[in-house]
Amino acid sequence: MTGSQDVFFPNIIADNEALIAELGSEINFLDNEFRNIHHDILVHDQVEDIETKDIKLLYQAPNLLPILAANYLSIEEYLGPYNFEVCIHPTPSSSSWYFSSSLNKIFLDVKQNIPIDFKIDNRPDKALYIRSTLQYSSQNYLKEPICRCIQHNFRGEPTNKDLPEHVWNHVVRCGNELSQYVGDTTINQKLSVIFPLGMPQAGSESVRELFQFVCLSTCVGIKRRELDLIFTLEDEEAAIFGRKSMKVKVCACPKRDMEKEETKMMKGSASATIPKTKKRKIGQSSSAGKPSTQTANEDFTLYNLSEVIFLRELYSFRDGIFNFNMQIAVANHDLFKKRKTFY
Amino acid sequence: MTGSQDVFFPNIIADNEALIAELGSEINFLDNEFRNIHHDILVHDQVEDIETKDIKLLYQAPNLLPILAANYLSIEEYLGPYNFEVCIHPTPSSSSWYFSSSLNKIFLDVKQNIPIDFKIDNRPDKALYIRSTLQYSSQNYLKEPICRCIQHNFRGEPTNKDLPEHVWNHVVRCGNELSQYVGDTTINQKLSVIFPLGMPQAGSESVRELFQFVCLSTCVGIKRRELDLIFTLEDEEAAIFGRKSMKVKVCACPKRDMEKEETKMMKGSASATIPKTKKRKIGQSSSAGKPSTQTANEDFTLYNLSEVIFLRELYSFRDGIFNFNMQIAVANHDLFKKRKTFY
DNA sequence: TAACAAGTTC
DNA sequence: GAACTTGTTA
Ligand SMILES: [Zn+2]
Ligand SMILES: [Zn+2]
Repeated sequence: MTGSQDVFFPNIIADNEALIAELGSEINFLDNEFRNIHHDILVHDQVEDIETKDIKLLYQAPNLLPILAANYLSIEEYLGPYNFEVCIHPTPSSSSWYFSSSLNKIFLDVKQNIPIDFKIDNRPDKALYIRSTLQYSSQNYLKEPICRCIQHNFRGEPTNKDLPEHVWNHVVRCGNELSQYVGDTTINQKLSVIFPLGMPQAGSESVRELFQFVCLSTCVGIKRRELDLIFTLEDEEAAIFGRKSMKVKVCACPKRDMEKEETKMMKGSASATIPKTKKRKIGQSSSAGKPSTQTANEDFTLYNLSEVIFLRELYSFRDGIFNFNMQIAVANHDLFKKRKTFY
Repeated sequence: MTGSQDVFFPNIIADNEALIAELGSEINFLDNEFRNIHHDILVHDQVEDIETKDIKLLYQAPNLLPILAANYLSIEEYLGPYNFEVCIHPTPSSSSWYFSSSLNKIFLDVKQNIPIDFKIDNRPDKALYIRSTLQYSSQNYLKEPICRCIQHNFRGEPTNKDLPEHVWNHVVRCGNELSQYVGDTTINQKLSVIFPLGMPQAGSESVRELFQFVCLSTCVGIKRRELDLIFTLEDEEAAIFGRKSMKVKVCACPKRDMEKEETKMMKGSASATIPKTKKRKIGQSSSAGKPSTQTANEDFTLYNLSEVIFLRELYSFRDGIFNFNMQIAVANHDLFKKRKTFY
């Protein structure tokens, strides 16, 4: 269960042609046409190791699922009534993902399967869902939807092969077959992927799902900005019953970059003017360096950190899942004034 | 005359609406629409230091100018009957371009004005033009047209502001007001910019033109591949009367990169198994390190190197100057199989 | 201009 | 995985 790349994902509601037809404006048409033309003149010979298949799924009315419309998401830990826990599987020796508990940050390779475990206690009768959303860490970009960069956002992109267009724009993908990709960046909604929380398999306490991140943190869309990955446990009304977040960096050398960041933080705090005595148990920081042998239970405790806050955030609904993929928000910030690569 | 950034360029035949209308297919329409939509949802606040203005020029029938359709261009030096010479102005102390004579390579900053001097003797009565074309150095990509990357190839791109769409796709721009941007990548033609060779100003032997390169060598289009910049002296029939080429790298730190490449070449040749005694006058290699004080004449001698070859290459003509900008040729090569950034 | 950051190559 | 390349930051 390391990082097997043979999972087909993401899997999409395939029956959304009707929806698209409804919403299908000229923009939709042009978008389609453009992509097709673009694709026709592209030569794509790079076969990705990710197999994406056109899996037909039962149709789930989008309004039965919570859809995000809030301006920004809390990143506060919230165990909630069901003791919601998220666990990153301990990193094997050589891996495409590394979690640093001292940084509360996951470093991962682009386009690779990342297994993440979810666990709740006292499961209620009603269906629960887990939403995964990316959000910029900086206050400056908090409200800016995160979507895929323009280079990765067209039909010819191998990772978009056989996928509905509304998925192309999503940076985070989930391998769960019932995943729905929601959010419309044209009306400033954030994108997120939602899947129903299944039952753990026999003998297991948690449910494992595979995730992929299909843009680098350095891509033209994200532009090296820091990211938070936020998992929320929700019901069909989009009420939130749990939350867990961590920082994310999607990069080419996750191990190197994690070690570098940890070293930097360690040094920075050690040589700081005021020796902050905060939560810096740097000794056991990276669960990566040496393949950890701690049990899954021990791993879970990593996340039972913060105080319990009970804020019921009720998101407004939206009944369309199609979104026009081409939006790119270029941040109005000095940071990007000097850059040569981004616009 | 260092690298003044206040030149308006490129200047374009503004009267090409008729042409575009003729050629304007659905593709054209979609292309336009897409770009506009794209632009509308983009927020562009990055004001470039390049001022591009909508300068109206007299219309020149495209078929009066030579248009490239050959598969690939020779990079052989050719002085020709008019003793065609090209001179890179000696680099000032701190500059955005550096020419290495030992490498025959110019290192330059993106989106900066690069002055290049052109000189001929025995000027004939007929009009002469200079064509500037980029071509991949590697045999593997020799026939692949070089165009701008997808990130830089849309209306919202600041460098495309107020410019006709057929120019967006060009990596090389010329400040000459009579410049024409030709070539259609959809039919596998290379892009080039052509300007009529003017008369030297009083007291000068050469004509100076400013050039800009508006994609980095590392952009998603060029993908770090080595480039040749080829200047050809041509008449209205596209017959070639002179040629000069040099390697080009468009990068963020031209000085650093030049010095690094020169050092590398020096070491490589010094420690090589067979100490090649080729043309490696490394002592005076970089005209950059210390601001050279050699005269313009001395500079010209740099380029009078190779044997004279008299190959009259007559290119076929094309009468349209509009091209659909969206073509990107992704090279079918192992080199790109492992990369994370490019498709 | 030097040090850093992060994708690529070997 | 180390070394290199190359855009970014200070
Ligand atoms: Zn991307
Ligand atoms: Zn570019």
